[in-house]
Amino acid sequence: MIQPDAPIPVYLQIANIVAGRIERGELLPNRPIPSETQLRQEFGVARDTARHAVAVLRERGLVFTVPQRGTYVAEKPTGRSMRS
Amino acid sequence: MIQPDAPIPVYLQIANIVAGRIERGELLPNRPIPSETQLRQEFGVARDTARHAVAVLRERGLVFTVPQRGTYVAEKPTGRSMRS
DNA sequence: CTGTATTTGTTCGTATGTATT
DNA sequence: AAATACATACGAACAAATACA
Repeated sequence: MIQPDAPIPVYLQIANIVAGRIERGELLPNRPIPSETQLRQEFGVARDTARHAVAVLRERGLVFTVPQRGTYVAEKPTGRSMRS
Repeated sequence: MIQPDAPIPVYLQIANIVAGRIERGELLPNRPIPSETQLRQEFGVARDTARHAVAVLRERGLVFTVPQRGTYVAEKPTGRSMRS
């Protein structure tokens, strides 16, 4: 699933995979996404890389993190004002 | 006793020290090894490092952990069937 | 029965060092 | 030099189960 030697960095690959799960509704709003440890185990990467992936999702506004609690799926940006 | 800047990681140094105590019979089967807190105090390390050391001992089959109870010295692998 | 302390389990935050590309 | 990735190590917070006074 993950291509270590890839043209696109591992942390981005993971971020995209998780983003896909969110978009498909496999991960629901205000529900936790896999912890850093779980991401490490699932994708066989270092914590650093898992964290980086989560950071990307946060920057995209897809998730929010509660320190010492976990990272959760953000509420969907309500469809308002798509055009100007 | 512990060499922080060492060629061999602190968690391994601690694991080896405790392993030595087990092998020398200073820690007996089905008796608890020092708790994470005690390891932290004795070696002046973070809980993370103490836990990592215990995890190594567990992987080596030297100890087993009972959640919310402690970690105990494993029974010696009975000497039977050493040869074929 | 009721707290309090102990112990392991789990989470995220942060920093450093190393190696590779 | 910069980005990526891994390993190590410390910190902080909370949960849950157990043990005990």
